[in-house]
Amino acid sequence: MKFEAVTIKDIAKALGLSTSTVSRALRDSYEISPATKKQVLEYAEQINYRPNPIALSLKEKRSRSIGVIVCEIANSFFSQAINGIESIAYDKGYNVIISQSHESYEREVIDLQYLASRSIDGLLISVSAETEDFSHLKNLHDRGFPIVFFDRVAESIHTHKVIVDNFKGAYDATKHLLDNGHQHIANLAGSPHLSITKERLGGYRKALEDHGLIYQESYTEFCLHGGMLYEEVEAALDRFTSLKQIPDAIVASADKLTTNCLRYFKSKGIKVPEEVALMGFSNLDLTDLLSPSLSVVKQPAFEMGQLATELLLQLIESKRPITEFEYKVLPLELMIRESSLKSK
Amino acid sequence: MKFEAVTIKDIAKALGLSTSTVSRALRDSYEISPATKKQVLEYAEQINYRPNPIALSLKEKRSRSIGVIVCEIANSFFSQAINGIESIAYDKGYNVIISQSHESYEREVIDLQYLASRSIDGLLISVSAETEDFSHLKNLHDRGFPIVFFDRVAESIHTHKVIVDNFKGAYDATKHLLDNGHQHIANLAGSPHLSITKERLGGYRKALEDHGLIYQESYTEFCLHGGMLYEEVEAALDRFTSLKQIPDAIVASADKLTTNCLRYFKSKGIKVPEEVALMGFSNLDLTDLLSPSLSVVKQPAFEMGQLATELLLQLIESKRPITEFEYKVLPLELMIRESSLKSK
DNA sequence: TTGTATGCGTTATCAG
DNA sequence: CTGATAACGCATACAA
Repeated sequence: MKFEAVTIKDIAKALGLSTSTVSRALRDSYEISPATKKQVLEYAEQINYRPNPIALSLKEKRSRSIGVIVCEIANSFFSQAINGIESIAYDKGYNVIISQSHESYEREVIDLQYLASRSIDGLLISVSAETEDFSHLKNLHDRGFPIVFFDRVAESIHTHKVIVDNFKGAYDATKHLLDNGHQHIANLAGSPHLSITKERLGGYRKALEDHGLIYQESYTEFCLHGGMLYEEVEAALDRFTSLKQIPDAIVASADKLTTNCLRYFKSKGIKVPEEVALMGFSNLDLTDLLSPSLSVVKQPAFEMGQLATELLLQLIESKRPITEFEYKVLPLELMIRESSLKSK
Repeated sequence: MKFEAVTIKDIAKALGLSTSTVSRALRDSYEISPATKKQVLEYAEQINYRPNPIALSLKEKRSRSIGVIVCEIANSFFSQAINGIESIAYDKGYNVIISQSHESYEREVIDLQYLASRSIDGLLISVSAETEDFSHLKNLHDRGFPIVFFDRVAESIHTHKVIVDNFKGAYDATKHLLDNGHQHIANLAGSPHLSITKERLGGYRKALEDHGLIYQESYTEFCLHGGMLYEEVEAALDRFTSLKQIPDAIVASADKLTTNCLRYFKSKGIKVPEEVALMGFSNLDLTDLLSPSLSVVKQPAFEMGQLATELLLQLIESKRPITEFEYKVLPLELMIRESSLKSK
């Protein structure tokens, strides 16, 4: 037995009507007699008729679904963002199709092709850590395809963007460490290609300079995979600990960097925050369990997802071309926990 | 400027050919002259032609996409499972559409309707904690719609199912605690409606009985939301600690139950494992950080996702009806860490 | 108030 | 080798 769906034709045949009459009755058109309407509606209900969304898509040249490309869904920040995306999309009757780039440029391009060949009406994307060349997105955008960036953006593409105030987040985190007397603060950074990495690096650097310290390159280590691989974090921290002046504090500027940093210190028997202070970006709701005294910078992931989706749907459904693109910068939350710093 | 895609018609017009010729040339049909073929292919490449998957879907009566319904994607087990699902789907050229039930029966029914109205070719589902009535799934299945259950299954529906050996997992976890001298082992259980809860409860009970202990109802507490709400875990543990004989060990039978259990003990200042031993089901790759001495039961989430997807695609693509349904039971891994138990 | 014809993009079936 | 036509399910302009 094969799954066969009921169509308007089936209803028309059964009731001795034309398909157009049935179609109109189902859409509650004013030009159909109440009697016919009732008859059609009841029969449709009875045989559990559902309109075929694919046929509708073909006709209306829209699929009522949006694509999402993120690096990983098994990442608390992105899964929270996706929750936000879904909440809005669901309300407005849109489907969400999620693709993962796994931080690979090549995979991102493939995902994009896959999605963009007209089965989606618009795209939400947070680019992969590897992506330096944005022409795949630029092409699409130039042809009028609605794209909204969130979190990791392509500066060169002129469209809606939603980010958090990465500069301020890193600035505040660094300042917090400085205010507590740390003088040798290292920056464990993500992929150097990413907008967020540059912004966070900027905030870190500015905080140092505002405090009268000079920025040293050897105190910043980049992780090309954003900390996804423990090995890259390990290598970076090994380099920090081999410096003449070992850092007494670290700013870890991404979720995985923070947790892998903790893992490193645990494996080396280095106590946080007694021996080294740590402030990390993290959206895990477990940070208090991980290390009760760990302070973190928390991103409004859910809200970012919601906002980005609202902007995208606006783009999709707007009749007139949009001339002004939003560049929303959301504030992020510094969650300071007591005793997160070694006592001086 | 509105996004307008190129179609076969555009190619045909530009080249002075018929659409059928173009279509055949693109599909590399043997009945097209090499010259025409070359011309079409080159032009298609040049204007970046992509076939419209929606038109194909309408024609072929299949969307090449599968639906997935899980409670939450912001849950390590499910996000790992989805990774497994995607890896297979991607290989076979299928799209994955994910919906979340948020553990709500009502939402599950809505999601299902939304997905099933012929925009997906098959469904992978892990039912919500609230779901007791499976008629929404049964109806669909009876009409020949391909469904595969994973993790949380509906026993009453005869189709492929992929689960882990929950009975053995709970048995082994309980036995481990017993072998280490614990006599008063409580069971922090998930929703009583779920298959996994019943299976795990069975394993827990059997281990006690094999060890000559009797199962006591007061030592098992159910959490209707599977531990998603801290309050329910708190209430359950409050009840345990108010018993005459306070448990000296706990088996937590789900991810969120385990972490919320740890959170409870931390807030109460109760030391794990010194004051109370804990063994939990958990797929977090951070459990070693959460509590270095915490032993956990780890589920092969990725593999479950893969296997379930393979079975589903087989179901979708099989020409003949399948008479024998697989009921795969995967082994799970007990990750014992030293000093995870209080010394006797 | 209802029916007929057309088109959305594609492929399969028939003709030439 | 290539072209015209029908069909997938639906909505709608046009007829009646």
